[in-house]
Amino acid sequence: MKNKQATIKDIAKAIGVSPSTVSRALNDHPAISKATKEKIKAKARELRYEPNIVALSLKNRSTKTIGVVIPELIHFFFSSVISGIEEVAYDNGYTVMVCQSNESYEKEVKDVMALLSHRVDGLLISQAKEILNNTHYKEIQDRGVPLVFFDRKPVDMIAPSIIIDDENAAYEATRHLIDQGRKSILHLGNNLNMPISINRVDGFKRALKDGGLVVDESMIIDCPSDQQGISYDKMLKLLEDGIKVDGLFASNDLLAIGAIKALKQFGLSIPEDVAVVGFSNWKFCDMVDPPLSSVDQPGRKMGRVAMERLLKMIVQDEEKQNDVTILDTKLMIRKSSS
Amino acid sequence: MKNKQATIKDIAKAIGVSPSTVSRALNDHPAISKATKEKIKAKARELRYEPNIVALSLKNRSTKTIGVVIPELIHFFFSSVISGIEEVAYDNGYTVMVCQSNESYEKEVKDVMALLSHRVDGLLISQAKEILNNTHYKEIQDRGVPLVFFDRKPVDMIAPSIIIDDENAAYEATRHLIDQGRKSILHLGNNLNMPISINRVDGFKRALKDGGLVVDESMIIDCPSDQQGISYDKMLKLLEDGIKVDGLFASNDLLAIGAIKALKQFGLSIPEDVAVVGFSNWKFCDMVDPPLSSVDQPGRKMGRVAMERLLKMIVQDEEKQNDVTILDTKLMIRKSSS
DNA sequence: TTGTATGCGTTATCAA
DNA sequence: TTGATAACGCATACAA
Repeated sequence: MKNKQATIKDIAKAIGVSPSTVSRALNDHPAISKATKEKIKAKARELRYEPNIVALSLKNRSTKTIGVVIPELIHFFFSSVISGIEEVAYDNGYTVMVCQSNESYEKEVKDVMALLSHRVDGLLISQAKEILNNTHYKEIQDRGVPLVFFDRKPVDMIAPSIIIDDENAAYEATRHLIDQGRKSILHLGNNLNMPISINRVDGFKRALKDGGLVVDESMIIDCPSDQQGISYDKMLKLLEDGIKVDGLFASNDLLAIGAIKALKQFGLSIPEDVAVVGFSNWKFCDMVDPPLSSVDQPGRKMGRVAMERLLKMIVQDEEKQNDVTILDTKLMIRKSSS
Repeated sequence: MKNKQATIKDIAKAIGVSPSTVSRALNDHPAISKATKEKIKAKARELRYEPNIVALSLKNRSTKTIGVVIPELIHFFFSSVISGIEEVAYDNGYTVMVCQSNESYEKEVKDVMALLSHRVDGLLISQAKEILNNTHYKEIQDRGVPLVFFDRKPVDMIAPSIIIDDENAAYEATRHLIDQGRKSILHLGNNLNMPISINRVDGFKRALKDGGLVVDESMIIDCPSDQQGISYDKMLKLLEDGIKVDGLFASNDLLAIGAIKALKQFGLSIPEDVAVVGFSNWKFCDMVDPPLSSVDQPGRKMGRVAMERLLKMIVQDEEKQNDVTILDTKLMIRKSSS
């Protein structure tokens, strides 16, 4: 089972013409007689010739491939982003190499170096939770490879980024709870040392202040992972400790659902006793009981916009920019909070 | 912002030595003096040299890249599979190119051709729902490129495949419902013209027969898409039409959850009035209310095994095989059915 | 209108 | 121990 992919030479030999003629014919070069062009194209079809992109890449110094590094693919949000990226990439003749950092700094660095070795034409990165430094990002830029961040961006890098306004999204979600008359609002955050988490906490606090409520740090809980019902456990513990709560803003939908389970188990009803808002608007939000209010995070769009921004950098060969594109979120109000 | 990636020539020039010497030094060739080797390696680090995999690929006729074609990335199951693939690929020095067919035959063909052009060392494919013919698969094999199918495999192709026993999984799920005393069991299938769906229907029917129940074709409902609460609508319609049902086996978790919503809305309780089992065991299964019984489908493992099988084909350069690896599913029994 | 030579970055082969 | 050369597949400047 050896590799038998036809090359331009095979066609040339088969017809008795030079490889360059074949190349020109296949690329519809004007200075080629119709007769030979036809003959060559026919033979190409016959031999099922497909251009070798590896050779083309070497010649053109462009692989028509872009590299993506994301924390974890199995998160609905990130797989939506990838879908968006792939869509735009495909429409523009690019293919996508996906790597997962698994939230590890070390893996992220290795992924970046591997993608650079593969000579991707550009990189799209969403930073891992574990952040040590930015040297690998600088490395990308030093090599003149276009780089765009999405969703999670490092604080001190000059590079375009596509994000949502986490502070504002959290503000609106919290504000909504306050508007429902809630006064003891809990926030379940996901890894509070991440910039986006910090922004969400900030928005949460600002809403409380604007609503005339006191900020109580003990009402801000860190759920470092969103696996295995951690929010369920934490919520249950809080309830057993006698916490008073009538509103809950969770940093992602899974955390919200875990907490709701604990609340119900404790005999509380949603939304009567506790109004709940999640984050990401997974598609099961309107299928759970009660349907979960959530901040819609436009994953697919983020992917599309990020890829488009990257393409612009690739074709325009522009100088380092620091523009930030902020995508709209939308609070989807469902029964869990109204 | 031009591409400034150092090459072997840059190092050679900087030190005043030939490119081949640099190549040998970097590859720890024995016949190279320690002195020059050190000098070259130092300079390589200084210039942040990274081998150009494109050039290597052309030379070695191997890209160390494998192509994956899946129906849709945003499905939890498929993103799990990709994770597994990526894991094994990474451990073996491979990178992964992911394409989505979006369940379209035409797109699948284009993806395959694009990946062949990229000269991937092998392909992992899960077939789109829309199936017209197998010529593009044959094409892959004709070119001598290793090919492995996972989850969804075409019926008449000689190629290794990694699948689950859909018939048996459905049998067990249905059998479990029967064991709970259920007698009017509904099956919500997802695209009943797909081979895996047919297998699940077969398992469903076999369980009914084994349990002494009559197979009623009107109790087998096709939900061609799992988006937008289609199962909710269909279930509601059935209930309004006065269907009698005390058990439900759904072909995926989202269908199950949509149906549960309709059942509840109709005043029925789960599992008292209707016992429900889903398929895939998404991580929110034990977070919904009531926790949803489901057939656990080992996505990550499927990805790992498929990639391992493909690697074996790549390195061993073996003849066309037709082996089938069947991964174990496990019925996760939760409150929704017991 | 077509052929020849060259180079993209790397390594294997042969020569020195 | 090191250097020159050729080759991987393709496109293109230059020659014919």
